[in-house]
Amino acid sequence: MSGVRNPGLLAWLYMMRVSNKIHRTSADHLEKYDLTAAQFDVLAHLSVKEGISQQALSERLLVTKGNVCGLIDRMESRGLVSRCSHPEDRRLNLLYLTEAGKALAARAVPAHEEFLERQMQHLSAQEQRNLYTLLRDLDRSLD
Amino acid sequence: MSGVRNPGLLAWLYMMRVSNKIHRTSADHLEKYDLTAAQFDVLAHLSVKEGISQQALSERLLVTKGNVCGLIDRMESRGLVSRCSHPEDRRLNLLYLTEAGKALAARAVPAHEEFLERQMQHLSAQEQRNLYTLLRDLDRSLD
DNA sequence: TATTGTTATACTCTATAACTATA
DNA sequence: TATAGTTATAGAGTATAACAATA
Repeated sequence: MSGVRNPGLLAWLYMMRVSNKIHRTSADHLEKYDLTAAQFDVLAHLSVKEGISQQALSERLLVTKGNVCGLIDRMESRGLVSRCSHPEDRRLNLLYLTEAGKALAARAVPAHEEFLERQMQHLSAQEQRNLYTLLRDLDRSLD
Repeated sequence: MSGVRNPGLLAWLYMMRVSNKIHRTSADHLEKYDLTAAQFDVLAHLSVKEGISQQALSERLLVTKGNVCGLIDRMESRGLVSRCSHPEDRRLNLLYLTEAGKALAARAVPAHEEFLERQMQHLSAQEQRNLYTLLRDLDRSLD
């Protein structure tokens, strides 16, 4: 009576299905702002905390510094992000949003966060909290 | 006292973190079998149900038929999968595992499923069941 | 006409590894 | 020596759209 035998595997399979589905609809939604999911993540991170290094950003985004370099290249060439040498350690590039980047973030970040919350609102508020708690605990244990 | 205000958004962010982390370790694990995650999914699907069309597989994997075509090209050239024309509707390619494909599936699928279950076993059995139920319900509501 | 699969194109993301500049 | 960033390379996945064969 305790349910299925391999709930972990099933949880993983459904996690893949849900994240794939939301990824696709997210990509459609972000097209309005001419952003990819990875670029949105950069914008969302920098709008919370500017002035971090590329290395620090790569650790937050869980990708390599080489990828961040290319990502920032594309966003810098579009005038959304700027690199500034750290005054005391010139190996570091500190990342800032330009005015255009801030303006885009002000439009795109709240709108896309609302979009994401709408996807999750098929679950009740209590279910969303339970899901959040389970995934947060799982995330912490995966380090 | 009901907890955070935007549990849906937080649940989504942690779902991304967890699935990214497990994806990366999965990719490492699948290297033993010289498989990518997408190729593993094909193998796992066909080892449960052979003889489906490329179109049907693309719907199960949630990708376009063009992608399935390239994916099957690579797996066919490695001798893992074969295409057979449907006898009554020659537009359809029915997909089958070759003997080599079956042998690889017999090794890789159980091993990788165990690997995935180990990742989830940081949660208790009851938590895994809760997580599975929440994600299954969310998946169904996203159609 | 509609459907299945193929092909061509293009872009993003990803990893790896060698390289430069700086500390 | 060690660290941050850059560059080059390679590969996978994705989408789109035009095309051929078949129904």
